[in-house]
Amino acid sequence: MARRDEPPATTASPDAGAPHVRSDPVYVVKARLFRVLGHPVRIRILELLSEGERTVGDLQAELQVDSSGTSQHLATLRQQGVVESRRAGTSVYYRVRDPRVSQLLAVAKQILTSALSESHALLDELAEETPARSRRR
Amino acid sequence: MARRDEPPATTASPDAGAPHVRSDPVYVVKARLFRVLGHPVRIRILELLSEGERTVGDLQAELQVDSSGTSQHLATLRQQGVVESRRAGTSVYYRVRDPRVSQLLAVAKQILTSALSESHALLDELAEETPARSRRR
DNA sequence: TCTGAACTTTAGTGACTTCGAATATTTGGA
DNA sequence: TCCAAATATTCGAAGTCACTAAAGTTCAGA
Repeated sequence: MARRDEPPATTASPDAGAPHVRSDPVYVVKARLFRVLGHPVRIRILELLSEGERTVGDLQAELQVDSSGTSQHLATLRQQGVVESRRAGTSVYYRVRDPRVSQLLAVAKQILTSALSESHALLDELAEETPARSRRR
Repeated sequence: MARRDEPPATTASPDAGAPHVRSDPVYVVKARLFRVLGHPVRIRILELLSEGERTVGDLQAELQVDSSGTSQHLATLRQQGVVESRRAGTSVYYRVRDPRVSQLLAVAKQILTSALSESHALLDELAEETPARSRRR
């Protein structure tokens, strides 16, 4: 392949808190955002953070994921600018940067919910039509 | 790794038009949806389809992607139940299954837009504070 | 200053994706 | 029936991603 060809291109701070956006076509940036959301653990992290700030340790405990894994997923979210952190003593608090991220999760849920109920309805319909026997009369 | 460990588990039709959902935790299904959206070409396909039905050939031409690639991405979207198709002669028309998908794209755009303007504002601020010389007196 | 706690980063290794090319399939018409 | 057009599917190479394990950092308190 030759995916994600990033020419020596534009400048970018190592990670100044600003999202990793630089000058790529919009659809590439959008895809990057979605891709970052495309992992179960990161979805759960965002759901938890939607309720409020949490430390890495808190997340770690709730997710049942070890320190390393938690940090790595947080780093991925951070690099894309989805979450941001603040240090307090030895612990680090994370929070969602843009509340609309929760909206994204909510819409996804709606989509999946209705898809699910549709296939459910389909199943019921099939059961109605092909009951093999035991059909009311 | 050991990603996506799917035990011989639940039944699933080869691809009965119903989204690939089976019995997985919600966050896994959600992640799957986002992951499918996590590719530039698929984002563009969805943007085009948001405007209305299109044949594979139409998409192919607008995306500048060859037949094979277009089909593969469409297949990915189809498997997840994001789009559905209808055949008319030798060509196949695709359409978005749930209009809320467009909403997903719109929210993503908003998030990215404001993130971008934030970092823009930050840059301006820096330019204000560190003009080296030429600062208005 | 030394320690421990809380995190982060790095490195190695499979698993999964994507791509391009080649090979099917399906359908309408000659 | 045979062909051509429009799509799909398959396959192998090249990449990317995520997981585990093993170091690093940073900070507070003894």
